[in-house]
Amino acid sequence: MARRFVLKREETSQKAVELTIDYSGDLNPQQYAAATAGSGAHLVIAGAGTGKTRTLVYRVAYLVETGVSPDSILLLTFTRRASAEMLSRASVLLDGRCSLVRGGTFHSFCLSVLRRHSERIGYPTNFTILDSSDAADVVDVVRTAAGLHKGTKRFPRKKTLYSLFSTAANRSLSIPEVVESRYPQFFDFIEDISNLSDRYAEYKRRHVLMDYDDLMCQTIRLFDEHPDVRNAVSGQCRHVLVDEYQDTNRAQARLVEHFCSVYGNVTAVGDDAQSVYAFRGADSDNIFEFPDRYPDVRVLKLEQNYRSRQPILHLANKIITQATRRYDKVLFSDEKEGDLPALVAAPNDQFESRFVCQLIGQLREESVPLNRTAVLFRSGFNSYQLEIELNRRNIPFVKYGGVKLSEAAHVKDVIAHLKVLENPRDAAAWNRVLLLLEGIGPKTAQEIMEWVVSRDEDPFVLDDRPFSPRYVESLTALFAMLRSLFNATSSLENEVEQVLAYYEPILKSRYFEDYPKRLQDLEHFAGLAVQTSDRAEFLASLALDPIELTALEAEAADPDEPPLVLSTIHSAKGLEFDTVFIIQALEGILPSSYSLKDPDALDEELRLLYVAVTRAERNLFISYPMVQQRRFDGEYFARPSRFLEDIDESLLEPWSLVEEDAAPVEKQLAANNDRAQLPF
DNA sequence: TTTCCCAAGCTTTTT
DNA sequence: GCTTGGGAAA
Repeated sequence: MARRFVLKREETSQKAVELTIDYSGDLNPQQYAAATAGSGAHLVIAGAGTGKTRTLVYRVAYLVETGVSPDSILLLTFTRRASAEMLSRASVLLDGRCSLVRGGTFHSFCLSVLRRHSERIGYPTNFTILDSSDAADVVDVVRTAAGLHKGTKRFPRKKTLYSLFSTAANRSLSIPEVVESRYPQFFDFIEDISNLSDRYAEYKRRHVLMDYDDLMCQTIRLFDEHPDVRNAVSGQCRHVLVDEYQDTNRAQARLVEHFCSVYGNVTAVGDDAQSVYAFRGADSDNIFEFPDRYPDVRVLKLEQNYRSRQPILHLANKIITQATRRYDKVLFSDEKEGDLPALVAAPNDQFESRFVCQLIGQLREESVPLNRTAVLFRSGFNSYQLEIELNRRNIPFVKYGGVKLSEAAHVKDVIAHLKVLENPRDAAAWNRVLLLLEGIGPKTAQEIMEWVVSRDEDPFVLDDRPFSPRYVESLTALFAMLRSLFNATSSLENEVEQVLAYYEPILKSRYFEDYPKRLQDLEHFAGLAVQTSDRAEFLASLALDPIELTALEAEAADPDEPPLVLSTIHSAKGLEFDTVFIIQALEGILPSSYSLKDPDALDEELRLLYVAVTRAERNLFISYPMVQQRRFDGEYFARPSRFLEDIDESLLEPWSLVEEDAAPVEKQLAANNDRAQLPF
């Protein structure tokens, strides 16, 4: 076989170009080195708050300024929010040119690749995307069809099955491997589960559907099977920049290799101490194996923290020493001064909420804008009590990691109609649409759908098949509506309006108790449609970038005062705030009770606390209720998180809460005199 | 076959 | 508290 010798591209000299940004003045030497590094592979190890984002932003600007065409730069981030923020910062630095840089999540970039090339792997390009609950529903349909749902022993539920499949996809493992390692209780079902996985894949293919994992796995398959496509895509990726590399999984690492296969210019940025997505298949070994994958890699480090004051860093450093794995990273700061972080023991969660609200009020008076303050917590429901209190005091807030608009049942119903128009073979959407009709159950829905999918001609024509009179009238109305939209070339806005007009009576009869509230959501939804013109794009962004319900409410409330941020710690990754509250720092919550048995999972919970702590610039308050309400068996005494138990008071100052006036003298005395006290 | 009702089981983090 | 699954009536 003939041998190919690859000639490296010579970096053209940029000496002649006049740079408009003072890189060495704006950045410290380590940041400067990373931002202005030349071609090849680079791994930037950056501790929390060391200006990782800033460095990436400057790197983008630098590349553009030195002549790299902006649309040949690919910036992969963890959320769309992060990528939008970085690109807007880069655009501020360097006029508008950076807005042409291609940025987004792995999922969204893969989507754009597949929309152009999916026919090569047998997928029409109008495929629709299943979110995780859609996917679980599809699994359920397949499972029922296969007759696996009944048997002597309990077969796994649809959500469990889907997450099992997802684990396999994200970790590049086979179904039996996943069952053996993570779901040993289903060992007896290995055959059936593998079988089901195949059927699920086949069903998706037949009905032109992709779930989240398919977006990545099918792209990999496309590249593996069609090197010409890979080269074409990779040939447009002159530089690939990857943020939060510690949270990538096997499939994503593979994708990065593909993307930079032509030019070999890749910059990965990450911090192994901040890896918090192992539950989703993230493999922090990716960082350590990076030098093996890219032998000529240059490893750069960012160590100086610019974000937090020294007392906060002392605490963060102390927390991370409790990990079973060693992280040899000590953050330091120039900002020596600052208050000690506080550990606030509240009698119960109402006191905790009052405490948080009162301090937020004080900060607001000290003219710290509300959106520079964040309340962080482990899980979405941890903030319910606080949300009540905030509403009572009219403090506007957005909650990230809460209920998404597109997850509400009634919104999903409307979306399903649009999906049917976009992809008439989308069985999941048809199923949803048909089940809304009186007199149609799973069986009939299945029949009608099979019939629609089997025909190649105009999918929205009802012929003279003998439909049962029980539902023929509503079915005719549905098809008439779909057909008129399918044939007309109306705007998306108009389309959504028509679907809503059709759906409103259904909404009324299904949810008559709280139908006005739901109608309001649908109006929000219609408002979103105005901003997009392309239906496929609109549907994709609903799936890949779901809108938080509270975001719309806060926006509506007062456009002048940006709202307070409530967020799960996961969703706060990469963000920073003047003041951070970490609430519900309880054993069983942070660390989560699910993690207690597994040392690796426990370590991840610890890193989660580390991430939360290092979001703070100036003030940090960690609080927990001493008594917790449980659903049925009443109250019980709660223990603070084990991660905080052994921390010295010189690093984390204990506070207790005292009622103003009303507090009896004994209570005052009972509180430890040495402890700081905050009167209400 | 659909729909309604009741009991049982689970309950995190995200694209 | 909410979803899911099973059973029985219409």
